[in-house]
Amino acid sequence: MTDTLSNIDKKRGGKKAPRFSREPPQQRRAMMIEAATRCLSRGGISGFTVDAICREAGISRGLINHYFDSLDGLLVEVYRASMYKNVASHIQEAKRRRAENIGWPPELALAELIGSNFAPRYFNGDNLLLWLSLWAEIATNPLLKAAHRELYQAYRGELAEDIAAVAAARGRIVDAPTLARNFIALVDGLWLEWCLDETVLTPEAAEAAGFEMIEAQVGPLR
Amino acid sequence: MTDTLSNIDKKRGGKKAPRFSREPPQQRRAMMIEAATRCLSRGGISGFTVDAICREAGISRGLINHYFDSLDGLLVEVYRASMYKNVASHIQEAKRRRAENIGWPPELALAELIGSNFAPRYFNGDNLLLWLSLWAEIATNPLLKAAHRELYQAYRGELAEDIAAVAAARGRIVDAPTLARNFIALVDGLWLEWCLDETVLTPEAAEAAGFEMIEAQVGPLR
DNA sequence: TGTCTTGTTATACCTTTGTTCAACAAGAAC
DNA sequence: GTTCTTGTTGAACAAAGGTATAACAAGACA
Repeated sequence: MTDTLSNIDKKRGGKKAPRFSREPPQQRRAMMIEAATRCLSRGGISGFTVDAICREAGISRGLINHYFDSLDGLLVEVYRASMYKNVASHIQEAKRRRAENIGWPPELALAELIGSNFAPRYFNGDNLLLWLSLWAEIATNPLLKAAHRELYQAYRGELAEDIAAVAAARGRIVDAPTLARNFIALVDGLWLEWCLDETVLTPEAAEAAGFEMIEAQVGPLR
Repeated sequence: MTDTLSNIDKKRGGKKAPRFSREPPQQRRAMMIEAATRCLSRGGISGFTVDAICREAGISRGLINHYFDSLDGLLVEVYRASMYKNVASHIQEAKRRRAENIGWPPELALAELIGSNFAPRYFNGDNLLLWLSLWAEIATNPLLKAAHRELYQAYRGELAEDIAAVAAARGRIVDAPTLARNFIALVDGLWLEWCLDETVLTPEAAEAAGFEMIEAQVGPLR
């Protein structure tokens, strides 16, 4: 295909088009991480190969080892980016909302935080293979395990704070950290079941189940 | 190592030990499936190679393609065996218990079925890589997806029946199928969280969360 | 003991994998 | 236009992958 293109270019008589473009390192790295992420969610760890990724990114094979220690190093970056996209940004958003909305009813903040887990942005089936692969990597790689622990802990803490705020405002005694942890487990479990068999539930049913678990302890939120 | 052994045998002066033993096909297949399962749970799909499996099983490389269509065919058999071990046998046991214990308090049957999910036999961290790999295979292979759907549906049905029996005996209105589905999701989610970060909960805490979810709707079971 | 069947081995084969590196050229600087 | 820097290419390489198959030998049978 490359040959065809360059032949056409030569026959055009004009200056031949550049065979490649130089990109700022940061931008090139981001491009490659995105392409690698697509490969991982498409074919799992078996689809995460130098050939596939370079083809997806439209670059030559040598670039992966130029920008990353190794293919495994790229996988770690894919983990970081995915984790940020799905968890860290979640936390930041919750923090921002709470800081901005001081004085607002805590029920609103909590309901929004709960509901956001079932928004199509998070609760979708496109990334099953991606996360199965990343979890396997977490189980194997101690560095990733530590990062995972830290991020999930932060998210659990955020959720627990919002739960505790509602419970306090309503004079209820609630084990907020435990409830937050169980809620997250339920969300992950529902998402997993949905991905493996989409006939067993709908995102709406999942959201209902999630609210039900919290509301059973702190009372109605909607 | 093989050389050393056979040399020793020769020097012993007696008849040399057989270089291999012939096994009945059914038994040999079972041995290979077990070895392959160990490889998968140890190293994930990357550890599922002809070399590793044959080394684990103590056989030569040619035998996999002799007994299975391909390495992927062996993976399907690993799936079947694991699924049977973790789900199908679960269902059979529940069925048997219910058939044998006609007239027994349904609370006992339900409590036992719930608790069995958190028994070390099921709720243990050794099989994370195994199940992550199998789930990835389910997502990819339509035949496995259908098998998965069927087996999980049977298990959900079993659980829902036991829940409905308790609810009926107590005059409570409960959406048993939905509750069963949410419970299974919670169990899977808790197990996954525990595997990825064992500091976040204990099997006892998981069991408590599981009972809590059911008991919130049908009343105390213990 | 000798023969036969067939489960098992071991090798050869080709493909795909990740990595390296010398040569190349895009694009900024002058 | 010319020079220089360096991002990028693409071929070469060894290692590891799955599969096919001819040779072997274990164990049953006579």
